Amino acid sequence: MARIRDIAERAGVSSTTVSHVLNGSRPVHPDTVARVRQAIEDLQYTPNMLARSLRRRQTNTIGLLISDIENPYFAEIAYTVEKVAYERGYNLVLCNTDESHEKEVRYVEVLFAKQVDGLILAPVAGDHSYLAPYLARGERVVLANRYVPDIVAPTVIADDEAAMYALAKRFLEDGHRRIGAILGMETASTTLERLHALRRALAEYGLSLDDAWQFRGQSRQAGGLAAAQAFIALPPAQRPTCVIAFNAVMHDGFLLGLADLAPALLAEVVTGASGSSLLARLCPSARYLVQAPSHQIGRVVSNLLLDILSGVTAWHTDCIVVPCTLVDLKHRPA
Amino acid sequence: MARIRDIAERAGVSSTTVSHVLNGSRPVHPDTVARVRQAIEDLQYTPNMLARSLRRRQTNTIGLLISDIENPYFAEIAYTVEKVAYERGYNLVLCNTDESHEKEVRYVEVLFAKQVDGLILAPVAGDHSYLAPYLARGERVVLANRYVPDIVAPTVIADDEAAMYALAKRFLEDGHRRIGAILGMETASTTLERLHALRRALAEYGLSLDDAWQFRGQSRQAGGLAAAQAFIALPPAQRPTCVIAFNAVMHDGFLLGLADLAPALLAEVVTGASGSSLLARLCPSARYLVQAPSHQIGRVVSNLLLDILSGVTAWHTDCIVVPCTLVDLKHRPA
DNA sequence: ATGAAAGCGCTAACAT
DNA sequence: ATGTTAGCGCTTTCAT
Repeated sequence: MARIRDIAERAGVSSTTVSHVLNGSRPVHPDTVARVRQAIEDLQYTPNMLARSLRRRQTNTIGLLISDIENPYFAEIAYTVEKVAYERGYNLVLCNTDESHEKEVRYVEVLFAKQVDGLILAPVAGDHSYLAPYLARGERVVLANRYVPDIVAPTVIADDEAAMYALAKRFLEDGHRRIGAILGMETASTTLERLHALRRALAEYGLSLDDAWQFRGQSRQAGGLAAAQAFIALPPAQRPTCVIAFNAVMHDGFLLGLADLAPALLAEVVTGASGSSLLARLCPSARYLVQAPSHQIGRVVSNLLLDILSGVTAWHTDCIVVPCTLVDLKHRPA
Repeated sequence: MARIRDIAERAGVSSTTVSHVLNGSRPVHPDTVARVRQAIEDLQYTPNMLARSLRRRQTNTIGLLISDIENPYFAEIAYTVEKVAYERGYNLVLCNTDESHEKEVRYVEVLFAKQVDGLILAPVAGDHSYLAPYLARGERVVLANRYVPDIVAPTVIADDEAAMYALAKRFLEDGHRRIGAILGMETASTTLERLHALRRALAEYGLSLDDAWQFRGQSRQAGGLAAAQAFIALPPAQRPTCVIAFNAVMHDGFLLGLADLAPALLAEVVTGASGSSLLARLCPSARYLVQAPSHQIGRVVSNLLLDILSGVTAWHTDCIVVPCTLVDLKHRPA
């Protein structure tokens, strides 16, 4: 592989000049430029970005940590982040944390060891104080998707609270009085907020959330399946008339479980969920969808990080909230 | 940020020794090791992988180029590749080529400039001779998903040909004689192979593929929508009784279009498609699915690359073919 | 068991 | 307009 020095020799100039031609970082005589370009052409020179990054202390690479790229919600975030990064001259290291705290910690360490310029982190549930030393030494981390109380970094989240409130309100207006809920991980801020919103809406109607109507489990399809079993196990007269799933994957699992174990109930129970529209389409019987603004979150969070890196935006610890959309799936074309 | 030299000073040894402690690359006196570890602890030392990589000429980073991470098929490949990479100590740079040849070329250049150890490339349609110089200078590239005739590199693809043949055969056995096809990009090897398979199956029944039953368009949802319009525009008596979409995204578009423009036809026309099972679930009326082995492809292709990088496997130019599965969606539980 | 020193390929003061 | 030189932080021969 040709080095800058090889180009310099061939063009009869110093490495400095070649470097400046490469970067346009100072005026160079046109004839010299031509000779250097020719040499670059001849030797098929490609700059070694590793050396450049070591020297410049900048890699033009950012990390993205999400729990599961197979979840359309995260795939949509990753798509947008990659797109913005590309447009702004950055590369993206993709890290699947798999909802494992250990993996997240390990990845953050590796990424900063590799000198990424910054990180977009959709945090898993659990303690995040391990991030403090990184922030203290000036590393750039922006949080997405979940608010983390034990750390101060800029955050971009969806307005789950408002959306869940609107969904519960809608069910109440539709005449439902027995609202069930499929909860995700109870340590996640999103779960708690949604639960709070649900209770708030119920309270306005003088109702409270029945314990038997709270289905708890993992935030995965299996959690939804378990909820379906618990639902069916209830005496018919005591079942909720509608069910809200706190995420679309569990919602999918719930309806799959119902279809499998008690298909007749599918037509009876009305459901709503939060997630990407692709996932909602998997569930033809779903009535409402709280559409998560995945693309907006991806766009906002990546621009935020890159703006901070470029100095356009000062470091801050604001929490940016992007609204969700409550979609009535039965009032849309096809 | 603490450097190796800082550790060396604090521990009263040379940088050499610290390096060897870090890498276990030669015996070091236990007491010395202890002092070094203590210093590392005290100073919160993290190695600079950039410097290490520059020196070792190895980054433990690979690139993955796919056309669209939002397509569940590619998301599944990315998931597996990332998982394998993580387990084997590599990081993954995710690149969305967006089916743009220009973007692909640009990405390959950037990735090798950043000194990735190797590349997994799901090539877009078009000429790939631009890869030759990279291969000539010893860069590692493995191809996924599509066979590229104009380049010699190890390749992992699905057995589309056989799967499409089996699907066509099944339709014929089911009694269908008028089979329509929704084609993707006609320059892609996958499209041509599938077309060939379809013709082969038809020929066995003394049939040929009617021109009016070939719907051509982009390999996206819009292509499927266009196919739906063309389908409806045919005189009812001249419509195919079943339709094969060459990928699941077009298949989805086709059924969406039908549902929108002529819902009654949905029940009439039988469809089959190739793609991920998630996408198939979007189309409840679909009959057959050629399930693409995305996870296997991801696993095989990433292990292949990493085996080549580690010297376990010698460089070769074999084409590894992974079988698809023909799934009868009506004979499965729920 | 340990260290000195060269160098990976590039950039950027500081000259001239 | 161009060149000299000193690193960026690490690894690794070659010595001792």
